[in-house]
Amino acid sequence: MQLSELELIRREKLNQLRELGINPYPAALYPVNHTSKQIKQNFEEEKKVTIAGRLMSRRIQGKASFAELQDAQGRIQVYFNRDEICQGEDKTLYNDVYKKLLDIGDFVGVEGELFTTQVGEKTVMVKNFTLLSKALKPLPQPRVDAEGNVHDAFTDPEQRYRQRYADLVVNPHVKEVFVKRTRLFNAMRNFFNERGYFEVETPILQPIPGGAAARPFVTHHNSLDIPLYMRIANELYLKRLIVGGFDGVYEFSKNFRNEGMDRTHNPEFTAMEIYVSYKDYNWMMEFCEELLEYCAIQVNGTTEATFGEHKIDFKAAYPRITMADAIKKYTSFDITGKTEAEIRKAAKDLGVPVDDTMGKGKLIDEIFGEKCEGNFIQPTFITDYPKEMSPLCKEHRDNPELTERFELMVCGKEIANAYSELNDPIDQRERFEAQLKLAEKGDDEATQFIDFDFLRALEYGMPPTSGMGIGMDRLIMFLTNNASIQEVLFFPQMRPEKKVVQVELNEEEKAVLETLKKVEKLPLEELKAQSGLSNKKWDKTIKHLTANKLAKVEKIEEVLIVKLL
RNA sequence: GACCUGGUAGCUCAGUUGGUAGAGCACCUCCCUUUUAAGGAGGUGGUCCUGGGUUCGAGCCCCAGCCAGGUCACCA
Repeated sequence: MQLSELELIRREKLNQLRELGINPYPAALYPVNHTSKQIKQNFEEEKKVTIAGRLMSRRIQGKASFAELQDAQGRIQVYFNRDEICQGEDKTLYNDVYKKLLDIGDFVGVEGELFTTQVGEKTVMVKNFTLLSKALKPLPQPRVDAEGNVHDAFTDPEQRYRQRYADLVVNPHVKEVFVKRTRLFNAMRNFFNERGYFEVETPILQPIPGGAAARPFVTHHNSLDIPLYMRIANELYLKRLIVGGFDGVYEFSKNFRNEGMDRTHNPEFTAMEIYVSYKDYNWMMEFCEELLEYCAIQVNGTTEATFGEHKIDFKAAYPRITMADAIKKYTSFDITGKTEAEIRKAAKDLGVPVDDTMGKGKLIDEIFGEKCEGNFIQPTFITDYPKEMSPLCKEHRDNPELTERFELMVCGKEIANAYSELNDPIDQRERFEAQLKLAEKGDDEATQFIDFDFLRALEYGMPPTSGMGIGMDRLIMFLTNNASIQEVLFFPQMRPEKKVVQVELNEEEKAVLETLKKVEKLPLEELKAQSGLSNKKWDKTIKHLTANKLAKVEKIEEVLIVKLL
């Protein structure tokens, strides 16, 4: 491993600490009794505290020094004074251990007393300190000036995502995003539990990947000798539990889809799905807006949120508009009662790209996606989707061409999708078969498996049920004003880092070295000529050899000589 | 998948027809006992993403590749 100068210095400090009898990685519990936040909130002069954290900045002024300690709650200033720490003659603990052998990033425990400095900063006067863990790699060190400008911010997304641990240490606003993320999950869980709904777990490895149209990841189970798929949705399993007699079940589901990655798609993402018996999609709309209003308040303290240029408000109730009305509003075209040919012509006239394989439902969806979707900034329910796009959804009670389905749009993106669930087993079987036919024809969006076990479950009878799925990553993006899903995942998927290339000699370098070995030293021009290499190649070769201390170039009386080392 | 932009010190970034690689911070050595982007003096530190090519000479120009970000396409 190639170490930088800074890393070598820190390793040397490690040795010096051990020579002084200080274990840089002690095992013992450290009796922390305050956090930085508690100190600031309940500040009392001369109160004794024991705290621990990372050393994040230092201002050394001879025999005294101010530093900042960062713990999970924030930062607190600590004051190291030589004669406070070293009461006797031996000043090693301050002069050497603190000033020379500690570094930014080290974990330190501090026992001290609170006081306020002349400039009014709440500070811990260090009486004793303990090195708890030495950091061997230097952290980036962003700093904030008096005007609040951040200098040397650690901003490169690649480095931040690959080394999220460093990102979290030095970028407090990043940590805040994840605190809010967990608050959102807790809020939602709380909302459901208070209403008596039951959190469950269902299989992630599935013999049939169902509940959505998406390409799955495949793996293989050795003992069973069968392929298993990582789940793309948990819908079919949750409905089996409704069949089994639960009133309401929900699950936060890690789903996996083997598709493209961009700033709104990660191969694994988190959805929440909930199913409640004896309800319909109208009930679910009210439930959804109450839920989101509650969650927004729990996360941000307000129903309002900023997303890019948009101000959005999650306060219930949200407008509802049917898909047909939405299309009429934004295109002046009324799809009601129109034939497939008429709709295709309308789409072409509107400049929406279509082809002949598209059915009526798909055409409507294309028009909506192209012309309407982006217009819904404030939370809005779009209802009553065409039947052929929704194979798991119950037919609309008033119109057999539609389904009882809604999606919630925010800032032009879908964040929730809900149905009055299809519970007619014969209808469900026919819809699966229709999907299978589409798949056989080559429609890669159609589901290519029939889950017969799910149909068997429906045949035992499923009560009328409404279900809803929420994209948790999307939702937290809106609540924290992040345009990229990577900013709301601790560890977004990245291409593997390139392996560090081993220092090895290539053929040219070996040849030059062989030539040199015979004669020990040779004028550079002569060696270059013998090598027969191009200028650039020669340059690279000789530099590589000298850099690895295999050869040396010396200038003797205006002539460059290459010597073997 | 296509196109655009970027990759230089631990971090943030400069880098002029193509002519000895720079700054601030960090780091190291010294001075400094209530500072706060502490200050002062001196110093160290580089695979200029990788591999080819053009050239007397490439961080810079050309080709190929890798990685990232963005736009679009595809996809929930």
